[in-house]
Amino acid sequence: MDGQLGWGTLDNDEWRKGPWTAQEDKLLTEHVSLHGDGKWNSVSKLTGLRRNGKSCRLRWVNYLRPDLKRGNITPQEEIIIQELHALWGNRWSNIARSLPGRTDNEIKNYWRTHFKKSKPSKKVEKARARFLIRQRQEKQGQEEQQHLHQGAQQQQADMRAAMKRAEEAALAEDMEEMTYVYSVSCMLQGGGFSGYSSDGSTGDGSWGSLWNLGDVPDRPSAVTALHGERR
DNA sequence: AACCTACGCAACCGCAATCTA
DNA sequence: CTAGATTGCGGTTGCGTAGGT
Repeated sequence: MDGQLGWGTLDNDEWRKGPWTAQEDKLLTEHVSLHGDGKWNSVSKLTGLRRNGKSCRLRWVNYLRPDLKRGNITPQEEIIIQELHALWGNRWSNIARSLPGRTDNEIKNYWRTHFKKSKPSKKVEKARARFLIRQRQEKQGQEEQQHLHQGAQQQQADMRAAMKRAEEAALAEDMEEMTYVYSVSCMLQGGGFSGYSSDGSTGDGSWGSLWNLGDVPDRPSAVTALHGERR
């Protein structure tokens, strides 16, 4: 990777490379708290940190950011990763935007270690199967707890309303993108997810249920996730 | 106990997109 | 408008470590 440079050394431009020290982390964190993120190339000038802008940005985004979620990828997050990867392919930054607290690097690494070996068709089928199993389990749980069921219905209604608002905003913003989103939505409602709404749990077959899986944090809407900027 | 292998993670690189003078 | 600088993204690599033999 670094050729003969190895880790923790200086390259020809006198930039430090390799693992970050606690001291460097502290300098970068202080810099960002004072000046905000961005302007990464000015970090070395202002802090004396011998790291180039790219290295600083990467360290902040992937490790130092305060809103990062530590710990293992949850089964819910795993499902979302699989579904979104089936839709978008290796658009890691897009997928990461749909998983608050997770970085594109983290998701990329997770994908490589967990799913890379399986064939695409199999992995999508697997994701669907798990999703449907979970749907069924959730429905059973809801039948046992009627009051919770009502709450979930309300939540889904809220989600649909939020999605509608987001759709309208997105439409005004970017018609082309919305066409794409709509086609994806149709795909999922139709052949793509044959059992998606078969039990009536999501009457409109929307993305709402996907974001309703337990501890998945609130999202503005699934459309927001789908509407992530494309390069 | 020593060695091997696979996995998880952090960090680098090259390239493309975007910004700015 | 354009060229150079900066930022962001995806692919890849290397290290540390846990688990198996």
